[in-house]
Amino acid sequence: MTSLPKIYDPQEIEGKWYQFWLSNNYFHAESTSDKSPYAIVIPPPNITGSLHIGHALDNTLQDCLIRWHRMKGHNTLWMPGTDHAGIVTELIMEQKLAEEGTSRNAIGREKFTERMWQWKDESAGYIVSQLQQLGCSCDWERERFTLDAGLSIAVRTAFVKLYNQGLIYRDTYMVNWCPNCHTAVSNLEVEPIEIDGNFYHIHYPVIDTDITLEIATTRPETMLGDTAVAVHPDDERYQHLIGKKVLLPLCDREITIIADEYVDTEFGTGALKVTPAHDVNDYEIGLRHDLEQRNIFTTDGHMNEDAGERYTGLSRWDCRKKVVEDLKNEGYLVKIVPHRHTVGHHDRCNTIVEPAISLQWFMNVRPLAERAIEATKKGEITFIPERETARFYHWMENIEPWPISRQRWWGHRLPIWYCNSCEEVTAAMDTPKKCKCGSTDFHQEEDVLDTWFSSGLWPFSTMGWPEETDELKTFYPTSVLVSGWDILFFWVARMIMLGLGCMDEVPFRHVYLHGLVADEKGQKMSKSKGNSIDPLETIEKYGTDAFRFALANVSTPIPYVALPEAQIESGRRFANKIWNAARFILMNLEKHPIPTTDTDDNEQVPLEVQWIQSRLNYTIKTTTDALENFRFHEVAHTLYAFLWHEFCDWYIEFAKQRLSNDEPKALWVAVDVLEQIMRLLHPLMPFITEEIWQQLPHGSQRNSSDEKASVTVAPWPTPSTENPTAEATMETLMKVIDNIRSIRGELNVPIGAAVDVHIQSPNAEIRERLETYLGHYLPAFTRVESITIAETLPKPPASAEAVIGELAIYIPLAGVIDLETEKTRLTKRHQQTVKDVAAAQKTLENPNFIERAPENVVAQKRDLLDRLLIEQGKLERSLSLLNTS
RNA sequence: GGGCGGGUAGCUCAGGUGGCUAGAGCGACAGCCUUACAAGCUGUAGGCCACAGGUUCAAGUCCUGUCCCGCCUACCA
Repeated sequence: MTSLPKIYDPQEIEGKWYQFWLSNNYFHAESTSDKSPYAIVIPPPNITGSLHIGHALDNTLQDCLIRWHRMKGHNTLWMPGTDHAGIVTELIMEQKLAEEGTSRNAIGREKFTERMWQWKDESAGYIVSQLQQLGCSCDWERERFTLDAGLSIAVRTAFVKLYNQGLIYRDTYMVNWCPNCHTAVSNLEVEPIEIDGNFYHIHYPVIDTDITLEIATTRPETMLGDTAVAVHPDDERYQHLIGKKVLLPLCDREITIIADEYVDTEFGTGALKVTPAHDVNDYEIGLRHDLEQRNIFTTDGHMNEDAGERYTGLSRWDCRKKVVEDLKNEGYLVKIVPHRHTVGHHDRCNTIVEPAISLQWFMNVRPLAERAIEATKKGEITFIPERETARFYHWMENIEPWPISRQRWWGHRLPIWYCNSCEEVTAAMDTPKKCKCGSTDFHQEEDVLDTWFSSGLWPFSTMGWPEETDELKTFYPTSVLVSGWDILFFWVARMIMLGLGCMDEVPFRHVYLHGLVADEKGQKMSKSKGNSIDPLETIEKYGTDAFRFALANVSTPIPYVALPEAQIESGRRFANKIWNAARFILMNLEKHPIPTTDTDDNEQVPLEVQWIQSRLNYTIKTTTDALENFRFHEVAHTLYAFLWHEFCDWYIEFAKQRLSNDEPKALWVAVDVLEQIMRLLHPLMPFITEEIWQQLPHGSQRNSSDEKASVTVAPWPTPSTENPTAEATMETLMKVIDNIRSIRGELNVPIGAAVDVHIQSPNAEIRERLETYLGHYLPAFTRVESITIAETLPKPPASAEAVIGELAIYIPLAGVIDLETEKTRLTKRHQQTVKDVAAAQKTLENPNFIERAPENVVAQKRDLLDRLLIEQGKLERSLSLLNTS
């Protein structure tokens, strides 16, 4: 007897098989191959620590696609790696340093970078081990890191190329400044968050008059940097004041009242204080009117000397308090009105960003964005789900210059050199030898590039670009990119633009954007909310396959998918079900081994075998189709339903009966079907399928030795023809069995009691089928004493009845049957039938329906009505019999 | 302010191009340790498909409007 444990224990086998796959090199892709290529580059996880639930989903789906294509015989590459993730990683390191009582400035750039590399080495290894626990079949020999030497060359090459094309330039402009991180950030990195603030109404006295101009602001402290007040040129209230000056309270400065169309007369007081150095709109107004840009902040969000002596050194928030207090004391404050408004926060540290004028490096992405739009319109890239295409276009069409320099240390330093003797700026791969002016003295730009710049090159930098490598020739453009929709702009869009800019070709053919994992309340899971599921804990508790199955199972194409714990439990139960189906088959196989020589195949193939093979074909077709369309939930659902509710619930029960009749062929068919299911399930549940695959017999005539070695490299099943006749016949048989069970259940027939079954049917073919098979099948499902099948049959006294079209089932239950219960049961059935009849009649009585609906639809409806009418008549007769007895 | 997604069983969700009597998982209730599985088996209950119109022979599905929920975007101080 095989000593398979009754309960599937994932811990026992997962590590073993992963090592087995690695040692057989199954995950390795060839640089050149006759096979058609299939490639995915992993969205490189940040080296900030552990994988979260989003990674688990993202990588499960990728692995699913990768394993599927590997089985389809493609030269399959899953390129793994990690991202240096500039600002976040630095922030965490700074925290560590603070705990050690030091800081990045104290230890200096060189030491700091050293520490970062140390951390990277530990962290990347940890991430790899987690991906491996998830079962990810990446080509680990090719693992990359965005700061690798090779990728650094790619970054410099791309930068220099784009610089020489004039797309990268240096400029002074207003950017989002994070006073906490001391760096400029792009618009995407700024999260607008609604906060409860105030509208501060302030009097600005108009010079040489006794009137005052009332302005309203949410940021009173910025008045210290005001260099004008603006009103709308058509605003009758203020027209006469245009050109006059006001005295800026607290500052002892005079500023001019200007007219600008930007001002909204309806909003606030219709008079707008203008702070060109600290507000984007004011900046634009300032340029139009040639206003002074008066900077009053330090880079860390404090007030500088230009804010005035009494405020210098205060934080932004302390200064606001003091300004308001002073305004009040000096009689300038009119009122404070609560006002809810959105304020930009840096998404990495949650600090309120400060619009600031700053000298930065920018990339003019518009030309590349236009190419990206064009390429997408031509169908070179498709987005799944399709709605993402619109989001993509909208963003691309309204794209703004991308500030790419960051005042940080961890990342790619811009390959820009400044001559120390003249003004010359050079972009080059390395330090220039000699400047135009003859000097050999240069210094490199201190800033590093936005992390997303190097991530944007990922699909080709990982394959050795700018070298013309075999990998690039074979795998670029890659097949699909899998990611969450939340980084469509951050990353996906930039990869497309940079791919076009550097490779002249899009980086991937399909973009599959899956949903984000949410809890039961629809809240996105995140560590900070405390509602996240830890992948490793989950794997430990439920097993990887159960977890992966659950993730796929909830992956419907909606923006937020809920992953209740019950789903993962369901996955575990499913794994256990698979395990036990295999266990049953393997245990019985010891008693009935598959003969080495082919047995005589002339005999008739039993109905249940025709049926399960037909259903298997349907399953293969549906699963393949679902995978082709990235419908992972359908993959999961299809396989679950087939294995559990067709194979286990019915076929194995049939097979048990066959076995007890000493007909082992049914078991051997079960082996074949199970083997096919293992293939179909493998992309989703790699471990359990491998474990079972290894235990299943693979007779010499069944598979080649390669395929036998591992399900990882077994061919993906191809569907043959379906068998609708067998399916229809089996359906009738199953209905008969269901109805018998239902009668027994509803009338509380004791489990042990064997019953006589009388079946009456005018259809000779059905009778023949029932006679052939029911005797075989029925005992597998219920205790039965005798089966009588006839064309006409009187209803036995005190019997329960079920009606399936023109077929009737009677079960005599004298002594057991409670007439009232039976009456209730039949009445309920009758009522339902009457309702259905009425609905069908209504449709058929409509002449337009007969006229305009397709023939087959009309025919179907007629059949339905006929069947229902027969059932109704039978039920009515039985009910009247019950009433008179 | 614009745009997108969602509202179907107690809960989480399926229901490509309209057409079998609207489904699944979980949960609930009742009964079973039937020698693969109690992480199991069997049976039962539970739905005005958000609301109001419209198109159509036919609407959960398409159109219009309304109401909720969520999200993405936007320079109203």
